[in-house]
Amino acid sequence: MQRKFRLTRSEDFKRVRRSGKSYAHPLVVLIVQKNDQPRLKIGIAAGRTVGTAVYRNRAKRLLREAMRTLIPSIVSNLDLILIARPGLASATLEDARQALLTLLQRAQILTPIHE
RNA sequence: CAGGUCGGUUGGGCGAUCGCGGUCCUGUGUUUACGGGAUCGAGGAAAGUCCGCACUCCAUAGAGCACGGCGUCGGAUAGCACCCGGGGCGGGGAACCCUCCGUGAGGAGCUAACCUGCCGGACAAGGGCCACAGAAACAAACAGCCACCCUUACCCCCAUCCCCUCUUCCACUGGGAGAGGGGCGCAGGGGUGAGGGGGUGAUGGUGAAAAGGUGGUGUAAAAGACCACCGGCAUCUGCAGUAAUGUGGAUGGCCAGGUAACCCCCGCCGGGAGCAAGGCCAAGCAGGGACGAAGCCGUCUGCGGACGGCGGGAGACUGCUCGUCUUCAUACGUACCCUUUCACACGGUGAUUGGGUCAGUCCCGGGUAGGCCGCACCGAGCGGCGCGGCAACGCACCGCCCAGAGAGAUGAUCGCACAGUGGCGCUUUGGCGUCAUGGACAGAAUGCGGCUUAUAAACGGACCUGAGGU
RNA sequence: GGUCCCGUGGUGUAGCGGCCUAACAUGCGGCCCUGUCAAGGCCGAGAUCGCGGGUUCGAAUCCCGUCGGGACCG
Repeated sequence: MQRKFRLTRSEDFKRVRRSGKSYAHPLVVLIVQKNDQPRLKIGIAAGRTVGTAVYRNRAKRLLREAMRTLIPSIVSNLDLILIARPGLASATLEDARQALLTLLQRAQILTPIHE
């Protein structure tokens, strides 16, 4: 997942987390917020409850890799935040992809072709 | 060969596909953006933050106080408390041998290499504390022992005196002398006890610790009071060593507890904060400053106003004028802000004095967020090799430029070999085959040095002990 | 990046280097009380003082290291 899809500004994180709509899964939490600009921005977070730095990094890598293949099938003009949960560090890539897929379907932000 | 100890290196390999980040070159494109190529892309601990620096800002005449840290010697270093090499005192440390215990299996001790803790001052700066036990916890007292002196009590001996008996003499109711026995018992002598003065210094025991230990001399009783040996200390001194120190010699007196990881004293070191340090920047805001006006006419009108012209204010363009352009305009009040004085129903109200503000333009201008730099590095740099040194480390030569940062890039899948683990089969018990499983601890964020902690496995060394062979 | 605090029965806390073989409350178990429960009374169990070293005659306490948890500042 390239940097241009990344949500970076601290201000944006606060805005999305405050007023976005969240969907939970045992492995990951998704927060969705509409954006004015016609592009997709995704932020990824892993708190201290996930584990040490090694496990936090692994969780974020899994989320990025799983999200990379899903980006073309997501509606634009959205800001997303993915928050890792403790079980994610020991999960496989396929687990993460399935978790994201169910969350995106529940949030109904997949493009109609992929529905 | 067996056992033990120590430190070193690596810390998963190769290939394919998909994917991520930095730098450089480059293509399309007005920028954003979309590509292509090359190259680089976590660690020995990146961790903990226990120390020491670099660097930056702030503060700063000099010195001191307070506070904190350190404290054997020498070395290394930019610097360091934990680095290197030594010294002293302790603790640990396998097997064999040896010693002890045990009927025995065995256990304990001794011990090599080695590991490890501590290191100024408690013999004079001072204070505090040392539970329980004990007479007493540091300075004397109490109990105890004792020649001597004083007082006193008792016992023994006993002069003299008194009584009785016997012998003998005389001048004979008596007297003298002598012997024996008994009684009171002074002075005196001896002994015992008590009290006081004085001497003595650690015993029986207590305790972690009680004023060196053993043996003797000595004494009223004792004690290093004296002697011999041993142990420690101080002073002087020989030798070895840079030194700490070691090892001898002489002399001296036993000066008299522990605790400074209690306060403290001595010596040395330390100004404070930290890359979110700190520097720069576009725009905007808070704030500050300068200049600062004036309306008139026409058209439309839903009568609020809108538009146009002339004139006016501020600014820009310019060296100046002209000119052009941008922009603003009437709200001046019983308004608002500050202020002086006075009154009252006094956190306020009213009156009053003086000053300022009002449209707009221009200039100065923060802090935070944002962007750029710091910051990806020619450096206490990395890798070789050589020399010096026991080593830490230093020097010389050659080669290299080697991650970066931002909400934070190293991942995923597959295959092949390599160890490891487990199952099954074969087997000469060493291994072979096959199938599964499966790769430690852990992720840079300004950089560096040391320390500490976590760590599967592999490789290769050094030293010591024992046994056997040559 | 920096600073600080806390680890003691199941839980929450006390605890001058020696009365610590560790106290209090609550919880737990047993008995009494009551027709029964609660409350109350009596008795009892329950602690390697996070871990490892050291100083000291003696450590929960002092020092060092380490592990875990937490708070704060920019």
